Amino acid sequence: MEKQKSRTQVINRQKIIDAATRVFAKYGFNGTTLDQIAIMASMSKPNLLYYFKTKRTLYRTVLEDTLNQWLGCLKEWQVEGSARQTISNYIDKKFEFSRDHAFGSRVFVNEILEGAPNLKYLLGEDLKLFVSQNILTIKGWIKSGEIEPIEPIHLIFMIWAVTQHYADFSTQIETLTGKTLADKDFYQEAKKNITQMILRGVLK
Amino acid sequence: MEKQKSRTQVINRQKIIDAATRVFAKYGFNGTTLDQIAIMASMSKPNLLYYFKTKRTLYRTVLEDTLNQWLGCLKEWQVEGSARQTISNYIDKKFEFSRDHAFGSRVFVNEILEGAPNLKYLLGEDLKLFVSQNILTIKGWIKSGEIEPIEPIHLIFMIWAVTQHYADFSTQIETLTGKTLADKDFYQEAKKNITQMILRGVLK
DNA sequence: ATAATTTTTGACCATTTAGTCAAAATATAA
DNA sequence: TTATATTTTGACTAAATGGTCAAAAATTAT
Repeated sequence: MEKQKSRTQVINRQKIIDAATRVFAKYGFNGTTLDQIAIMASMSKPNLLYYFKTKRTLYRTVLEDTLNQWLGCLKEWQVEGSARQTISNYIDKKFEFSRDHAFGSRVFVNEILEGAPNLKYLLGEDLKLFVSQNILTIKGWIKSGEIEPIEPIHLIFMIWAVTQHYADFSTQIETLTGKTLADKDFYQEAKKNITQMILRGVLK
Repeated sequence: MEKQKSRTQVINRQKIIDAATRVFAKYGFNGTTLDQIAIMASMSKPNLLYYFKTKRTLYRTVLEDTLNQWLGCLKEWQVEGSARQTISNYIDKKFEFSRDHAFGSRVFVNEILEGAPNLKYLLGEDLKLFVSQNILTIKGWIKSGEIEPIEPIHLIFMIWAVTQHYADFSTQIETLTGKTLADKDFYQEAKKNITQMILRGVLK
């Protein structure tokens, strides 16, 4: 039986999670200090620990929240209409999501780089299921002759790779192009170009 | 005037750099401890500090080494023959490189996630030059009608994104596919599929 | 062999960090 | 208003961490 959370509880927990997401995104679990998070959440460290008993608990919460948001986005994606429409729509959604959840995306990258010690079991279940369903869909398109006979998993990886690249490497992209992710025009152009290349790459 | 380095110096410095690359790749600068590196390099911490005065010095050395290797790989890539040949050859080289230098690649990712505080000036010079040269080459292909009129920078980003994805996310890939980067067949297949999709995506 | 030099390390220090705790401040209920 | 429960924090602790140092061990030169 979970204890009912007061208004303050809900607000402050969220404030902490938001702050923690930003700091963990930059420095990973080991590289992040509770002081950094506390400062970013505008509260004292003991107060932070009043809401989350340990650094690990907080980190796990951040990870789960992030993964759930991501899976939510993926599940929202419905196979509707042609391969062209579906893939185009998926890239679009993933691009928007990566921009709006860039910090979560980076927490995720950090976790993967560390060998995904807190995530392996989650990856192995929900995500695996999602991927195998997608593979079936893509195989269907290949059979019906809608797209080229590529190995589906690599199409999926390619889409993930590119969309995440724009979220995770924004520093590099900014240095090289002078453009920010917040630059609507640049981001739209990126999305358009990538979508065009991927669609041409697989459609028959 | 640099002091001439003894045989022991050269060997041990390299041993430390190799160990440090692995640990920094996993945990980033802040998340890595000198003890971890010392243990991985099979020596005591004071001994490690005898070769590199501070953690930062060691980290900078690792970063520079990595970046130079990467730039070396990029520069090795010559524009020769058709767009198809050149792009195909580039993807191939980048794939091989990403696999053989996966740890360096991840150190790089960590640095970028932290906002590239030690790297910004380097990125802004060598890499920027390289990119602008490549953009010219690609624009040439567009003018001559060899490839579709895409914005060159996004083609470059796409190639980087995908090749690095296989190096950086190997944990995720292993969980989802059961295949390792070391699995020659799997890697070859990945390379073949990605190359095919990208080439089809841009060639006229 | 022995003197000079380089390499290695145990013991140590100052600082940082995750986490505790009792008490103060604040909000809520009576 | 007063009693009760919740929230907040200053002061603290134990462990970890980057770095020092003097002396020991090993290597090199004479």
